[in-house]
Amino acid sequence: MKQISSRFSIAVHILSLVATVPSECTGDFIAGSVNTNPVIIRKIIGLLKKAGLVEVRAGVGGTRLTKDIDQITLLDVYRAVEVIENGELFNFHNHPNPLCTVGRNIESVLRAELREAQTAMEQKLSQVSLQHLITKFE
Amino acid sequence: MKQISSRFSIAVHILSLVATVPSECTGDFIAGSVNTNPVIIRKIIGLLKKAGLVEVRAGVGGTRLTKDIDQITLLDVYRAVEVIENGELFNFHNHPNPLCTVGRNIESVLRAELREAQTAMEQKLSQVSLQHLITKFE
DNA sequence: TTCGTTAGAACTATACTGGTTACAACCGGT
DNA sequence: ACCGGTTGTAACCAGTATAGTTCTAACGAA
Repeated sequence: MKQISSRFSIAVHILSLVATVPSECTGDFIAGSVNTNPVIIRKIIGLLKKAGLVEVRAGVGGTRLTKDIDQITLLDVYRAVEVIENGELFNFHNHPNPLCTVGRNIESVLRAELREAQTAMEQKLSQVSLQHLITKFE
Repeated sequence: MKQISSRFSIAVHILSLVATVPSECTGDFIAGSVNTNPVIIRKIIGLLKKAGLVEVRAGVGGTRLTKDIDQITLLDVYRAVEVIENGELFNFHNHPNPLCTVGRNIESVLRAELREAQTAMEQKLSQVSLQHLITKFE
């Protein structure tokens, strides 16, 4: 199966850098720490900007957080970067046969359970702030 | 982002059918209820068989559960069908720069948190048995 | 104005998904 | 022993997401 894109871990990396090294935080510098192409970084910063997590000064360079580091959670980052259709982690097969008891019921019954599982995961993410992460660095 | 494959929901559908309509449960019949191609069904049944959840009688047709329906959970099905490399839901960017504090620490710190989030989700899945699902059908 | 930077379009290679066709192997019933 | 329905796979396809590259335009401070 496809894992959740590394965009997420890169985004967290970017925000951690911006939080701990606010000066010198150009796309190229970040790309050097993440060890990837600057364009990848710019794309992800674009998503973070769209989500209102960072401000970017075009031209002169530099990215700033728009919130305190204890106000940004992993869930914020996840939502900013993992743009899933209507936010559903689990996919469903389409149009099961309505003439069959299982086909008629499976979607609504299963979807409710999977929604709970997804929510459990997201709640865990919402409990971890950027601050929490950064203080664990050595 | 890529959602978790509909293989999962199809697998649950298959098992629900096998549990509720044990006779007549050929690949073609199941495909008719799921509304897809029989080969898709056979492939997924192959995964379920590999995981020890079902027995299949080749040639004459028919699939049987190997456990009671209250002994099969959504997590069992998920694990059987969503074959992720070493079971990690979240992907990581490779080789962050070890010369940078963030690059050096991000992976281990973040991975621990994401592992917890994943575990929270899987635990929810493990609390839902096939029996639980089936009794909700109308 | 110039230079480093951000913004983003366009393109590539790779891989997964869901699906199809085709064919071999299986096995109970006649 | 054959037949017919079934399972088990291989091979292939179109569509799409990922991660990455190259290139160009626009921005803005010195």
